[in-house]
Amino acid sequence: MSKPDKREEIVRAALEIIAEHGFHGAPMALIADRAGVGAGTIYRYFENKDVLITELYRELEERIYPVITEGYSEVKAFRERFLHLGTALLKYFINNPLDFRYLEQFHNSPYGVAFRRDRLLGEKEGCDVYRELFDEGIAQQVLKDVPLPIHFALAFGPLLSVARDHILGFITLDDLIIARTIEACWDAVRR
Amino acid sequence: MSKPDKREEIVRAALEIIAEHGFHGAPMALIADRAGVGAGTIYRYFENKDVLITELYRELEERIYPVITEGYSEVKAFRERFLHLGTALLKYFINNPLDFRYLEQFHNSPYGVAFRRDRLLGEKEGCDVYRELFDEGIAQQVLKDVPLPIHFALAFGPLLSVARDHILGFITLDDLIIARTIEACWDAVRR
Amino acid sequence: MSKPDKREEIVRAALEIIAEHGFHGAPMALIADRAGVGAGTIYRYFENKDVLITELYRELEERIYPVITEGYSEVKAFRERFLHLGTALLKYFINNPLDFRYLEQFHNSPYGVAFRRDRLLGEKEGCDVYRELFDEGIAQQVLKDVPLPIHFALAFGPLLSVARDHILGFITLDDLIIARTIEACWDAVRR
Amino acid sequence: MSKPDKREEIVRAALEIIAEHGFHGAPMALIADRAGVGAGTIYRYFENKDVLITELYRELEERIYPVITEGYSEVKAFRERFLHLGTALLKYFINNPLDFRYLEQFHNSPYGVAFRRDRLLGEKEGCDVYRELFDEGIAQQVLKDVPLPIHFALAFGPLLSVARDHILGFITLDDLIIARTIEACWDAVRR
DNA sequence: GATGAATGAGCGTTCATTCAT
DNA sequence: CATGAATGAACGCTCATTCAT
Repeated sequence: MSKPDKREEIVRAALEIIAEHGFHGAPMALIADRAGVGAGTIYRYFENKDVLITELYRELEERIYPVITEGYSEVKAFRERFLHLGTALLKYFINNPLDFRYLEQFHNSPYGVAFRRDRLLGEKEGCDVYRELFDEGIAQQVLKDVPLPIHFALAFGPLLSVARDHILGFITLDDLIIARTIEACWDAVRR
Repeated sequence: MSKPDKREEIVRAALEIIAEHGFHGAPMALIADRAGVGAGTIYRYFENKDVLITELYRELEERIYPVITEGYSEVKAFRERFLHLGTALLKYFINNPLDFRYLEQFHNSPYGVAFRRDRLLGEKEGCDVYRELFDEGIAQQVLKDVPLPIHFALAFGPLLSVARDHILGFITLDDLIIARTIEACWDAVRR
Repeated sequence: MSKPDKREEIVRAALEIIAEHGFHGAPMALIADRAGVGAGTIYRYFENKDVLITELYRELEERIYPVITEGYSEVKAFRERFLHLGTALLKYFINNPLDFRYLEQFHNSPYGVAFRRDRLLGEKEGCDVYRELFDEGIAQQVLKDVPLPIHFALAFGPLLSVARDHILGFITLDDLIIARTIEACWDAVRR
Repeated sequence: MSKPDKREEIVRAALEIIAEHGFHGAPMALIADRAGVGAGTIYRYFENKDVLITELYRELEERIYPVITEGYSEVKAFRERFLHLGTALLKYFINNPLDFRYLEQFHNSPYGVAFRRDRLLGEKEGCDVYRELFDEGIAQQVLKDVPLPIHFALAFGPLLSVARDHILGFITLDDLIIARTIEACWDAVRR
C-alpha cells in the first residue's frame, strides 16, 4: 500500500465510522483498524483527531462540488439554476448518506461552528456557487429582500431536514417529491 | 436548599453545560459542581446520564409549549395561525438560546433519533399543535400536496437554521426580518 | 415497630441479602429497605457494616447451638454422639440454606479469619460441644492421634462441602446419604 | 519488558493481591501498580476484571496439574494412588499458599459456582485424574456406595480445611500429620 | 429515636496519544 | 516510515456513612 493510499484508507474509515456512530463513537484505534493501518500511522497523516475530522470535512466539500455543478450553466435562467443546485445537492445527500451524516455531525459540533465562523468572517473559499447565485439573485431583485444567511436558511434548511428524514427512513423520497420540495424552497426565496 | 431545589439546580446546570459544550463536554462531575451538589446527588434524581438528558429534553418541551401557544386561537385564519406558531417558536429560541442549543444537541444525537422515531410511529403526544395545524392545512388544500414531513421540513428547517445563525452571532434578527422569514416559510408551504 | 423489632428486621434483611449476593452485593441502603427502616437507622444499632456482619455471625451461631444440641446427651456412646452432632449440623444447614450461605461467606473473608484467630488463640467461647467431644475422644483414644484442628477438618470439611453441593443443587441429599456421609466422617476420625 | 512479561506480571500481581485481600480488595489500579504497568495496560491482556479473574483461575489449574500427577502411575494400587493424589495436592497448597487462597476465593464466589456448574453439567475437562480415580473406585467397589460428589467432599473437604488452617498459621503441618490426614480421608471414602 | 437526602472517595473502564522497535 | 503496546487522565457510577430535620 503506497503512502497516499494509506491516507485515503484512513479518511474512508473515519467517514464510515463517524457517520455511523458520531465523533465519540469513533476511537482512533477503531478507525486505524478499519483502515488497515496501525494506530500510530494515523498521526503521520493527521496531527490529531481534531485535524483528521476537519480535514475530512474539507475533503467532503471538495468531493461534492463537482457533482453539484455538473451540467450547471451560469447562462440559464435564475430559477432553473436554483432548482438545479437544490436538486443536485439533495440527490447527492440521498445517494451518499455517509457523507450527509458526517456533514451533519460536523455542523452540529464545536468544529462546525468554528468552521462556519471562519467561513463567514474570513471570507474563506467554500461552496461559492451558492453564494454567487444568491448574491446575484438579491442584486437582481429576483430574491426576497432578506439578508443572505436567511436565504441560505430558507433553501438549505428544508433540504437538510428532508435528506435526514429520508436517510433515517422516516420518509421515502422520489423524483416527484424532490422536485416539489425544491420548488417549495424556490417559493420561499423568490420574490 | 430544599429537595426540589436541588433537582432544579441540576437540570439548570446540565442545560447550561450541555448547551455550551455538548453531551460529551458535560461530565457529570462538572454538572454537579455547577449545580452546587455532590456528584452522587445527581443519581438520586436521575438514574443515569441518559435519563437526565432525556428528562431535560422533556422538560424543555413542556416549558416551550405554553409560550408558543399563548394567544393562539384555532378560529383564526390558517395563514395567521401558521405565522403565529412560526414566529412564536423562533422568538422563543432567540430569547432562550440555551434551550435552543440543547434541543439541537438532542435532536442531532442517538437520543433525538430514537425519540423522533417513537413520535412518528407511536403517535406519542408532542408539540401537536403543529401537527394538527399541518394536517388541517393539507386536508383543506391550503398547503401544497406533499407529505407531512416535507411540510415540517419546509417550515422548521429554515426556522432552526435562522435561530442558530442568530444565536451564534452570524446574523442579528429583528422583528422585521423574523416576520419576513416566517412569511417566506409560508410561501414555501402554501399552495 | 418497637426498638428490638427494628434490630431484628435489620439482621434478618442482612442475612437474606448477604446470603444471596455476598457482602459486596449487599448495600446498606438495600438492607435498610428490605428491613423496612431508614438507611441511617442501621447505624443506631450497629456502628458500621463490619460490626453488623460480625454481629450477625454471632447471632447465627447462637441460633444454631440449641438446635444442634437438642436431644444430645453426654452419657451416650461416643460414636453415637459424634453421629448426632454431625447429622444435626448437616440437617440444620440443609433446612436453613440462608444461614449456611451466610456462614460460608463469613468464613471465607477477612472477617472470618480474624474471628477464627480470636477463637483459637483467645479461647473465646464457641460451639464448644464439638470441642469438648473431640477433646474427650482424643483423651480416650477413641479418635486418631492427630491434632484437634485435623479432626475438625475431617469432620466439618466434608460436611460443609456436602451441604454446599446440596444447596447449590449439585446433589440432592436424603436421610440415607446423610447417614452414610456422617458415618464416613466417623471412619475418618475414629481410630 | 517484553510483551509476555507484562502479562505475566499482571497475573502475578493479581494473584498476590486477590489471594491476600479478596476480589473486592483488589482494585485494578492496585494490581497495575504492583505489576509495574499502567492501569490501561491490563485491558490489553484481559477484557475486564472478570476475565482476568477467570483466566487466572485457569492458569492456576494448569500449573497445578503436572505437579500433582508427577510420579503418578495408573498401574499402582488404588489406595496408593489415592494417597498420592491427596498428598500431592495438600503439599502443593502448603508450598503455594497464594495459589491456595486464590482458589478458595474463586470457589467461594459467583465465578466459582458458575465454573463448577459448567464442570458438572458440561463435562468440561478439569482435574480429571481425580474424577477418573473416583469413578474407578466406585465401579470396583473399593469405595463406599455414595454418589461421586460425596466422595469429593470426603476427600477434598478435609484437605482444603487443613491446608487453610496451616496457611493461616492455626496449625503446622509436617509430613507425618499430612500422611495421617490423607490416610484418614482414605478411611472415609474406602469401603 | 428515626429518617433518608446528601456526600465524595473510590471503583472499573476507555481512548487519544506517544515512542521504542 | 510504520507500528501497536503502553500509558494515565478522565469518565460514569456506587455506596458506606453522616447529619439536619
